[in-house]
Amino acid sequence: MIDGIAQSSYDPSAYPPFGVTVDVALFTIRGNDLSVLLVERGQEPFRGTWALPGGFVRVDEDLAAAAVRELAEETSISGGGLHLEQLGAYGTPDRDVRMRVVTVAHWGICASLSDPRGGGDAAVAELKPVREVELGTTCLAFDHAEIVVDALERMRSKLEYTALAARFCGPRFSITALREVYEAVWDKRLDPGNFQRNFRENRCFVECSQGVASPRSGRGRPASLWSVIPDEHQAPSVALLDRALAKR
Amino acid sequence: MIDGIAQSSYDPSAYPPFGVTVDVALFTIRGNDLSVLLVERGQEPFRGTWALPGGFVRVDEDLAAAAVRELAEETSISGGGLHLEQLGAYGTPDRDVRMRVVTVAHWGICASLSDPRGGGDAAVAELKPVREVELGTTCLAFDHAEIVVDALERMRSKLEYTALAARFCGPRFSITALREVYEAVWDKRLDPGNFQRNFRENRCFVECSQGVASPRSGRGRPASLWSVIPDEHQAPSVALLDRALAKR
DNA sequence: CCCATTTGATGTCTAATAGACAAGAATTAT
DNA sequence: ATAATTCTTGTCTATTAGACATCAAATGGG
Repeated sequence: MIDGIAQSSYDPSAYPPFGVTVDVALFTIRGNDLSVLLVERGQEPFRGTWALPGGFVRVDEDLAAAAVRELAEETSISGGGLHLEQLGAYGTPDRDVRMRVVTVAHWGICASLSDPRGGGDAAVAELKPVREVELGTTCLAFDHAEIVVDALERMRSKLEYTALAARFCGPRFSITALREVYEAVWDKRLDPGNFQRNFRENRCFVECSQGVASPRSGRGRPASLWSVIPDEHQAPSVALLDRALAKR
Repeated sequence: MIDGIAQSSYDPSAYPPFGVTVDVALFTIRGNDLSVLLVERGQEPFRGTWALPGGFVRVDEDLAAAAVRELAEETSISGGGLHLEQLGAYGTPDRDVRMRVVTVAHWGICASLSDPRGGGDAAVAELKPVREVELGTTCLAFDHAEIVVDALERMRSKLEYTALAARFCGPRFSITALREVYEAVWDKRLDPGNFQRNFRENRCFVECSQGVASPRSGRGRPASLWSVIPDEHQAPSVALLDRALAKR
């Protein structure tokens, strides 16, 4: 509905002056920690503070495209196995002192990336354990801490009933590797046997004809490798997470 | 992240000119039909077409507040018992021919309202069965049909694990009335006995000390009345929906 | 080589649960 | 009264989640 103001012959100055930005909470797993990609702000306000990568949407640019572009510009991360979706809009009137800004937040998953490098307005890009953000150990600019918390909740609920967790792994992964993803995201241990049973009931995965993954510790039986059936990442899948765990 | 453009000493004209609006997909149940509140547009573009109630966000106004205000202005529906939450931003560059507009869509639930009356820029306000929107029988302006479908999906997933469905009923309701809500929203029949058992396992509801609801058909045993424990609408609740049904 | 160690894979058991169904309770219409 | 209707309670069974045990396949050390 575009009424009330538009009737004044489309005078742009009659519209409230809004800035529209995108921000991205990109999650990955480093070591055993679920981590989020942050950049250090190079400008006021919040100069030198950690923040989510993001920036202004261009006039002819789709929101999702802007998110992908800003991610590439500020952190040199691009396409590939990257999964991105929208979280929602954050537009409290005073969230930016300079002008009224509504940001469209996104959340995403990517396979463990080697240390990301900065770019553009963000000199430094770094992975921080989400725990630090949740606990307030690492403070973020604007309302970005709130966005990270919301993104985390949205991601968890989506991982419960899709095969998206595999995006944290590479294209080929062992069942144990996928289990470790769930263990990192929920910070809980899962029974390897039950996880294996549930995994095999899924129709989202196919076993690779060849190749094995050697266990990290050196010793131990090698694991078979699996991959996700193309475009089935978001398909409904059998719950891989213990139901009790999902409820915190 | 607000960089790159902001460095030019905050010249508002350096920012791309964005319009920001809110739209609301408000659901209610009329008869046995899950319905959505629509208004008839009084202005171009899409004059005379059905659309979601909504409009421009004011400069100092919160997004949620704007949604509530537009709902009141255009459909005379206000506060009490109303549940509203954000769905997400819709901002395809060409979604409005006049200028670049990002709309922040909301979805909501309210108890069955008597026929709503129009107001402001919307001369007519009406409840339409969502089925008509899903099937394309009723065409909507802009991308509002897409918004309704997304809102429906979001609402369903939220009703599965909260007590929000009770918002479709008044403050006091029978177990059967609540069951009929689920039956309308999913368009499936539920077993009355099992529903009752699951309902009573919930800690979100309390039985009213007095009063009964007489069954609609006249005959039949009267039902006890219940209400939701204040602010427990969104609390996790035992699944009231058959699990098989939830999966479509 | 032989054996302990480690990890992957498979199998078994039990308690809890979902869903189908039956029966009782409380009311109104005829 | 009796039939019809609806709310409510109870029972039964197949399925499932989760705990746990065991087997399989690899490595490293003596």
